[in-house]
Amino acid sequence: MNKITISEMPNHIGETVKLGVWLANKRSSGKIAFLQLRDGSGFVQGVLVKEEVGEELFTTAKGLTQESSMYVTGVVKEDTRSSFGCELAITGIDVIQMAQDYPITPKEHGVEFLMDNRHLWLRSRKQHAIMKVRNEVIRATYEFFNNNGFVKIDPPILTGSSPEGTSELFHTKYFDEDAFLSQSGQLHLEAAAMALGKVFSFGPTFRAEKSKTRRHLIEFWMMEPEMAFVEHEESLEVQEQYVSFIVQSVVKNCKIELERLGRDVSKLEKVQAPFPRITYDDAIKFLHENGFTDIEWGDDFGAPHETAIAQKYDKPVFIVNYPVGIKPFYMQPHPDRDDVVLCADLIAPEGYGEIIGGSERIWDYDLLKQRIKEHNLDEKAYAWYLELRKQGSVPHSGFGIGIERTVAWISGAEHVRECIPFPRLLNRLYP
RNA sequence: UCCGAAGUAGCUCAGUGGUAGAGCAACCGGCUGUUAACCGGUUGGUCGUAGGUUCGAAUCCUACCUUCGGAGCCA
Repeated sequence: MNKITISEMPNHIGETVKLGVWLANKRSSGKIAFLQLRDGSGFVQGVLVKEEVGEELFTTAKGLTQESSMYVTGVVKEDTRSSFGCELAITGIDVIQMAQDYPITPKEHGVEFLMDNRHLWLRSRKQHAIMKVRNEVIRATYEFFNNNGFVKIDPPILTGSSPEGTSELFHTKYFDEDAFLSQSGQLHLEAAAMALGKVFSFGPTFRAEKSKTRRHLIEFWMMEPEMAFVEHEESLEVQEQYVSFIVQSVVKNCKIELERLGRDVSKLEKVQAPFPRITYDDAIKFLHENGFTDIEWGDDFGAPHETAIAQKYDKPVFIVNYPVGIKPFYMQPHPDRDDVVLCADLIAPEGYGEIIGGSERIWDYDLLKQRIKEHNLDEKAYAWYLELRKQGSVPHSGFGIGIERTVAWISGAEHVRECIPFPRLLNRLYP
């Protein structure tokens, strides 16, 4: 007998098969029982009619508790009454373990309770779908960069200095030295780009900020490309092509998941390069024309400002050339004016906020040295970074994309905490 | 850190000074190609913690704890 997964069932119509499953839910009566089964690859309904399967098996089925594990055997039947297209006419059940008092019932629950039970919550249909979307974003990311001549580089997670001095870092000991958990691999990636041309990283990032919003995690995953001989505008083109690629990959490969999430796919289908660009100057002008009096040239945008700008478009929008004063030390000044830098934030539609931050990097030794001084950074810690500008320095650009924010946008999730398997939040390190 | 909201059964909530409630879950029974199934019954409580007011407090007051939403900061 074939041991298969639920996702393989449509290819085995009419066959007798064996599946390892959990019981997601059940409905039963004196005559017929419906078992909602899941195995990780999908969800399917198993059916037992008492007259056909006999008293003993029927009683076993009725006695199963939510999330009990078992091997089931049965005949795969095409059935249009099931949204999956087929069902399993069960002929045998071999219980592995009976679950007891599974806490997450089919009714509604609060966030705190669900987060305390995150290790079980992941089994639910919605969470399962979001994790599949996340996986597709990651898979498509590797495909895109591998197809475009990038080399995957893993920057260190334990570091001795910070790329952006302002943000708070997680502190730890490194034997007798101080060390910090990485909040960006960018500086090391710049070194790698000088060795390998085009590189990208994909890994965890840590921010000890006391942020408490639906867009923030303490530990999150970031993907950071860094490209030698690539100038700002060229970097924007890579960004829009990459984002279009991952969104269309999800649309193509996660149809069942997007439907289960109730996502409006037509909005995702519109996400095709090129994306609109608006300068910081024009964005400020636009905000002033639309009644925002709480922001002036030189201020950074708040969440309401970003949302207002994003609402003008049905695609993600680049806001380019921010004032030098609100951006990190390493960004290349605009060639025609010294008050703005060659950078861009990519704002996702539908109020999901900033998903990418990127820039062209300063490649001139003297200017970078001056900026390090201006920002009161420890010149010793940045000596190796500065030396890159002495040993065959070239124009180069890069960006960073927050995976959970991207997944939240694509899947339509309310909160980034549902877009990572085990979120680390303010006051949450369990489970 | 600041602003706002909330803590009552395993879960989701109602109860604004006078005997602690409902739905779901669990358990028992009934019934149906069911699909957050439905119907009847049973079990289930230190009302976040500490103190105060009162004949009497889940309810009013004070402090603290925890959580949620938002702001700032960022991806």
